[in-house]
Amino acid sequence: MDATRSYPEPAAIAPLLLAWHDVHRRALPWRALPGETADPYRVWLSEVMLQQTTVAAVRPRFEAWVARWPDFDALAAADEAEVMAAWAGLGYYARARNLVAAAKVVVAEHNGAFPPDEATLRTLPGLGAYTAAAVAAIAFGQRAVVVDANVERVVARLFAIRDALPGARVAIRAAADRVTPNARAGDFAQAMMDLGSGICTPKKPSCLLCPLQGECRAFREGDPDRLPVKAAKKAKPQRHGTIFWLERDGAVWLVRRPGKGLLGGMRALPTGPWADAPPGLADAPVAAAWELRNATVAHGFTHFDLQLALAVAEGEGHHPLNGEWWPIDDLDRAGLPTLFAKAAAAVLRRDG
DNA sequence: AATACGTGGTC
DNA sequence: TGACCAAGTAT
Repeated sequence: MDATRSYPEPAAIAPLLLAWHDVHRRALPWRALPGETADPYRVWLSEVMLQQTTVAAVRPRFEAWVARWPDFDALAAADEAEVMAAWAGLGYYARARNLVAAAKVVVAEHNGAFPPDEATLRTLPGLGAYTAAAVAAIAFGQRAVVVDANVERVVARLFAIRDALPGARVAIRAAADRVTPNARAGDFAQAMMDLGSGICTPKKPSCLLCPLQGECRAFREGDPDRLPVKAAKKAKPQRHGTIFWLERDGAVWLVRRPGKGLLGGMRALPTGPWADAPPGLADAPVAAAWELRNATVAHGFTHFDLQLALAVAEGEGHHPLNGEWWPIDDLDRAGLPTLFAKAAAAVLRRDG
């Protein structure tokens, strides 16, 4: 250790990281080859898909999506119900709604191409601080301070920022700004994220393989795995509901959820509002000879856990006001969110 | 600022 | 095996 200088030395970070990136960069479907220009549409789509979602989950969905809607024009003209069905299982469904909305703005107001500056990108629906910066850097080579959870972790360790998140975000962002280079902005952003996901991991970071080890203050202080400090989590409440499975001639009645809120805009099985206690057959969508199954389905959301009862009835003579009869053999194509797919699978297994 | 918003992978 | 966590955004 050299006591005559500060750790880390901000100007030293980018050269070390970019040299590492040139050797260890991951090949991913949305990334340009070295020296080639990334397609802004693909960069944007991948960034949105990757919000709070793992690379492993995104990879096959990304390929299918670009095969179906390869550019802004195609997505702006897409059938919204098909788009929502294509997103089923990825979660945070506002992302899919905002993708279409943003594509329409791009076509209508930006001549069918992304504006190349961070500030204008930030005005598009679904592009927040992170995504606008990431697209500006990766697709357009603009210097932008790209801060996601990986960068937060890397920077918190590099500078030994010990304040807890989310309060530490101001200091982390300022530190990230100080290490961000003017050149190769996109490579730098992706290198930080690759480092965070592969080396500077939340648990058991591989400091011996890290190109920034010699600059890392938390490594010097011996506890990189303790950073960043996070606020304690709140307990999740337990809620209850009933799924209503109305069947007729090999088809099941599906509805579409309201455009906003939980699972907004998605096809679904009918259900009443979630309650603090099992609601039983209250809130049934139609009067029918409902039978409550013994089995229940458990599903965890980000902010509450849900326990679902299953009610089944024959749909002869019933014509619910909204929705559609969907062939049970073809249920995989309905684009049901995971919660409803689990419930459907339980009903079809004849659990209980 | 705090909360709503999903899901699947990992250990 | 139940936490923990992930390339966040909107309000």
